[in-house]
Amino acid sequence: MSDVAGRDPEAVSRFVERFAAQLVEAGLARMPARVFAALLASDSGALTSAELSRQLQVSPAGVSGAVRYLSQVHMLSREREPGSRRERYRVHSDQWYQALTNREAIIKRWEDALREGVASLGAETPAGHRLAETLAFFEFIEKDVAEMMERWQVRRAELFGDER
Amino acid sequence: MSDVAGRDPEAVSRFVERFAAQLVEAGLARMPARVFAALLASDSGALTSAELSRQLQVSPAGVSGAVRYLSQVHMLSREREPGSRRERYRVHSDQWYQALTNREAIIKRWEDALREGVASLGAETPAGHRLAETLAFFEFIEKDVAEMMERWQVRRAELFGDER
DNA sequence: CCTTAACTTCACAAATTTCTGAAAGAAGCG
DNA sequence: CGCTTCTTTCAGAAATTTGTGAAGTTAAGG
Repeated sequence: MSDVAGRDPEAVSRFVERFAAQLVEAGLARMPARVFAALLASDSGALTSAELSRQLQVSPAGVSGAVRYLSQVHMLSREREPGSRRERYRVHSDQWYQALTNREAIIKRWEDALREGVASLGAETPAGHRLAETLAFFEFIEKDVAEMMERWQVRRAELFGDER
Repeated sequence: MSDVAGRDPEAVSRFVERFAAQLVEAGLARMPARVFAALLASDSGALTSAELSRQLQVSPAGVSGAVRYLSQVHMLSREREPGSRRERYRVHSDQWYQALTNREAIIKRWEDALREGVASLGAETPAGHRLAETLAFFEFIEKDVAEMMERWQVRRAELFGDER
């Protein structure tokens, strides 16, 4: 036990469900959204499968699936507690900001599809032009987002001190 | 007729389905994704309900639903052809770049949920700190994305000339 | 006004997704 | 090694989402 003591479980749950609902609206599946929100709202920033299962009223199987997905998209990392078969799932702020903006893999595939479209519809056609411009937009975004994240690191240090 | 003549419908369809698949993966519903992709790939940048229905092999009802959604999230605009009950649906590049980045409404609601979380979990708790930092991140993003779009306008003019 | 073309709404069938319980699979510990 | 604890996998039930046909609405054009 670690996290729950001394906190109002009602308040936690209210936040978790509300924030998860927003994530769902943005396209994340429900269970991963709830798991992620629960981690964000935990004091330690890490919870075990059992804790998640109890807090969210969900079967261990459900947690397992959600966690698998979230770690695939780098929104959490798994850690093994030394000398125990319990696993903890943790959010690293850095990591998840990256994941959020770092749609890099996705953007890359969009770009591929667009390049192919330009080629097959003809670069000189009106549609080809539109696709080419969209492609240029993505290429621009890709670069600029990376720079934005660097600016954020600076800003964060300003706001919260350099408590890396 | 306008768009299809002289183009390889196969090639168009291939692009539409591939690009739509990427949009789906990013969280858009299937039908809106296909409609949107078809518009992007059209020479005129605008299609009627009937054209979409035929090209995508989908009932008018399906098109109607997709179009309603897309116009709600500002990814297309509707225009009435003067003196006809036909309606055309159009992508404006500007508009859709905005829509893509302008998750503004979404971000705002995230921020609301986070602010509430900070308040109810306590700004001095570890969880409260984490939420506060996440909130700061979103506030930063929100501002910086707006600036990024301005930079894109400049870049676009460079690349394509000022063919507003 | 009446007809007809174009789009929308709605109830429902079909397909898909989500979550569970049960069983199997790892890994610490004696 | 075997026991125990924790996690994962998997088949299927339940819930949700998606797209359709049919009926309804709106507005142009006679």
